[in-house]
Amino acid sequence: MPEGPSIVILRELAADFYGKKILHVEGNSKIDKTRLVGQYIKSLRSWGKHFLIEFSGFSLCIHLLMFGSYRINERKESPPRLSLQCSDKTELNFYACSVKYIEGELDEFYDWSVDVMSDFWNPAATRKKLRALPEKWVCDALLDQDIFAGVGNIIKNEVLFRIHVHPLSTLGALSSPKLHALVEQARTYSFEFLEWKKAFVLKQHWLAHNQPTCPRCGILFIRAYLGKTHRRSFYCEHCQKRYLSTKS
DNA sequence: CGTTTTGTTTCAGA
DNA sequence: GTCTGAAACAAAAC
Repeated sequence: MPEGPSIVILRELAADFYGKKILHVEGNSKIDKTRLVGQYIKSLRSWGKHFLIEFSGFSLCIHLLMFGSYRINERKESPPRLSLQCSDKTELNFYACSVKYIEGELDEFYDWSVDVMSDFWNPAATRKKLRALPEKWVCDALLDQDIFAGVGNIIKNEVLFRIHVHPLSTLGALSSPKLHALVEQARTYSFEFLEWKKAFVLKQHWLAHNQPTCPRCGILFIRAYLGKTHRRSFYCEHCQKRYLSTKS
């Protein structure tokens, strides 16, 4: 479930827990669970792939990693990492995820302008960060959570295909319009991902990710583990141009 | 049924 | 210090 739009769906599904009191806590997480008992949920938020449950003076940060899952008012067979049980038999259950406390105010801890799904997302600041890293590969930049919080491997592959850019292009070699398109599509595609995911039609809209051939020219996609991140990339050698700076 | 992977942290070693 | 790569985690889809 893990890219940013999927966490937005979780946040929306869990919105009813706003204001609820935690009555009982279970789970195999090593965090201090007694601390949560009696606390009221002040807000349910997200930043990139982080799902945040805010209490008075501290918050829970839940990251589903690669294989994490959740159930709301239902349980899986496997033991929960964390189960937050409220009144009227409502509960939030999380499995195979990372659970941490964040001390203090979330607004102090997070820069919301980095989150591609946020109302406070800031494309100009994003472009400025990209311009400061001319040697960075574009495939790594998209996966960098300090630049594009919430973007994951699927969004990476789809955005690069849409803007016709090879994953091993360097940021410094991209023209201003290409850099604009990169930043703009990171957000636009993420919101389309959100709508398609909600409608259970996400996979059928993939043009590059997990696809055998380029829908634009018909040749086989190259499939390789690229960048410092060594994440799976699908790209078309014909349609996606590799931009490299001329000085090297 | 074995392989693969929507992700991140940690740690050893250079 | 700082960078890199591998391991660890863990589960369902294909």
